[in-house]
Amino acid sequence: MRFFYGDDTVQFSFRMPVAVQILLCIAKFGGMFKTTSTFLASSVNVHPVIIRKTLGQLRNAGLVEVAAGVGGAKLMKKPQDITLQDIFQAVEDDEDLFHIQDNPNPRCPVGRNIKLVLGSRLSTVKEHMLADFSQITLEDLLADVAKAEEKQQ
Amino acid sequence: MRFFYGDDTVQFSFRMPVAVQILLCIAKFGGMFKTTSTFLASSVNVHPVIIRKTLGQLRNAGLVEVAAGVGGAKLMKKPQDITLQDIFQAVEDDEDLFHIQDNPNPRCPVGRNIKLVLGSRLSTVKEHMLADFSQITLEDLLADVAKAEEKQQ
DNA sequence: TATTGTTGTAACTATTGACATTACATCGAG
DNA sequence: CTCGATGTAATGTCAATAGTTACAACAATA
Repeated sequence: MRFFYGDDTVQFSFRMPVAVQILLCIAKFGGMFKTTSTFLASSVNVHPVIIRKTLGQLRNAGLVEVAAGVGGAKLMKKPQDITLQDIFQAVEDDEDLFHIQDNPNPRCPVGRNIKLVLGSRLSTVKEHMLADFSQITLEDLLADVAKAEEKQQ
Repeated sequence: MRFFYGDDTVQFSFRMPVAVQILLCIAKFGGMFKTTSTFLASSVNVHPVIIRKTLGQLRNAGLVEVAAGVGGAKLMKKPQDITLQDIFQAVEDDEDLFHIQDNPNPRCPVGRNIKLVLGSRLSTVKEHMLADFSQITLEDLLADVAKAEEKQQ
């Protein structure tokens, strides 16, 4: 039994940013280099095994293809056809956004219904968030990166 | 250094549902009972100390008043004037919704800019979420609970 | 004023989960 | 068959969570 209370905020979706960076690197460097887990790990600055695991999730979602023996990953869709929603759902278990206490007092009218009432409201909020995600494509992010690069020269 | 990768989803905002339940109980039972931390704890089914801590955050945000010696909490605003956004911001540190890796490779064009690019996109999504929250009031939730109660009789 | 029940916090512990790393079987091209 | 790469399991470390105990401060009231 857990109640998830504490002094620090716990954020959700810790893997999505890593997955985004992986996909951006494949899109940007796929032609120039062999995008192995070691190569990708050096951009994200994490252990290659973490890249492989995330890459496995992206592969299961049909976003990338990974060459088993020879190494290297490539996109299975065009950057404009990969959205943040695709990536989010690839790496996040599809659970509720918020964790509502599991065993409130069933004899309390509030406790008895909190999960139903709040859960329904919050799932609407989550749907909106996913809709936002679906409007952002990998191509958009590639363009953002290119624009940021220009300014740095 | 943490990279937040793993097999389970980590959700954010674990305290908000508890805070919501506390406020609902105060609103609903404030007239009938003395809403002490022990009373509230029996609805949420957590340790009274957890209630007191959350109650302290709600008090700091000006949402409730807690009687120090005598015990019991009461709302400082009308239920229609308390939104989920108020509650969210009372109990959550105002950090980014997503945790983007802290030290990507600065020599990689993607790594160098991922935080800027993705962070800006995601903060927009968070703003939308907060806007959603601001449309949901404690009164709405009280009505939802009352409606759920009816069906149970 | 002493009692009583409550709040506000500060410890402290147990436990969970995240992340890094190692290890190794498997794979595919040369 | 060799070599470099992937896939995945196992393990260790560490931070954060949640629960609990403890106790001082507080306000009503007997």
